[in-house]
Amino acid sequence: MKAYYENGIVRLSEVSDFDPVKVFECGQCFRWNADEEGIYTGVAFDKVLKIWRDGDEICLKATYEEYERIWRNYFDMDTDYEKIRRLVSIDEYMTEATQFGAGIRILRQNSWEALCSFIISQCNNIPRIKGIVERLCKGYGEEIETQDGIYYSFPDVGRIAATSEEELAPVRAGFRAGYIINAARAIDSGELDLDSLKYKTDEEALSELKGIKGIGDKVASCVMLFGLYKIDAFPIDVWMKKTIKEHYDGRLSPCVFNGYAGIAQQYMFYHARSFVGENRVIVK
DNA sequence: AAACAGGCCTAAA
DNA sequence: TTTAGGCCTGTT
Repeated sequence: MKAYYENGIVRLSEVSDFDPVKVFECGQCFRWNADEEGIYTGVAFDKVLKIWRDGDEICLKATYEEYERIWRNYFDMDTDYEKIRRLVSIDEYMTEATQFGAGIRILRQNSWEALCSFIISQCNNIPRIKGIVERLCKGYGEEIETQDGIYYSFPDVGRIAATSEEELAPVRAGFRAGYIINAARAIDSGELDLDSLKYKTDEEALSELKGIKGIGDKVASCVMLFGLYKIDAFPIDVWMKKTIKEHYDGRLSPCVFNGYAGIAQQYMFYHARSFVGENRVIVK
């Protein structure tokens, strides 16, 4: 891959495995949206970015310094997904799923944002999850001014820890509001040190996360995979259950993916959600 | 109208 | 250890 800067745009050429549509629509994040021309705008780490595909190149509206400081890491540019696809293609089905999902990358998202977002995701659909997250950011995040309007950063833990369920009502998070505030307070008080979990084993991280009321197996696994870049974490939701039943007779040990179970899961999930029966469905 | 949605918690077998 | 019912809210 090569990266070069030109007229306010960082261009990545000769990139393998980077399809913005798949990266943003594969279910790992909730703050990226495309316009009519396929240009995605999103906010991460207090920065607004526009990103799109131009022929064989990926274009980021950012300075080269910002690319090096934030986006190179955020988009996991130093990981070889071609190699990982090969490693997790353990059978015919996985070969198909990885081919279909080629272009997916696991974003290295902020751990608190991931935790909060996946608490919100429980028993919810994507449009509504996105709506709740945006209202949360608008109500409690910091303004970020850009040429085409005002965006909002994801709120600090402390700001959410200091609010109440009543005050949070306009966000319309429903029964998840209590969980969000409770988690924020646990982190803010130091009871749960999210970033220290990066250096702990998957078992320890999982059990510490599950110690927080409102976080079960599925949300904890998502936090590990998407917020702590623990790429062996294996979230199982209804879609994954269905696929495992269909292709592995209901039983599948994550071990078969040799440390890459989380990424394997993402290919399976994306494939499962894109097809229902024989029919290709629109995923939005 | 009633069921359901990318879980979790609690109570009860 | 597994299972049922309830939970906010919005959409079909």
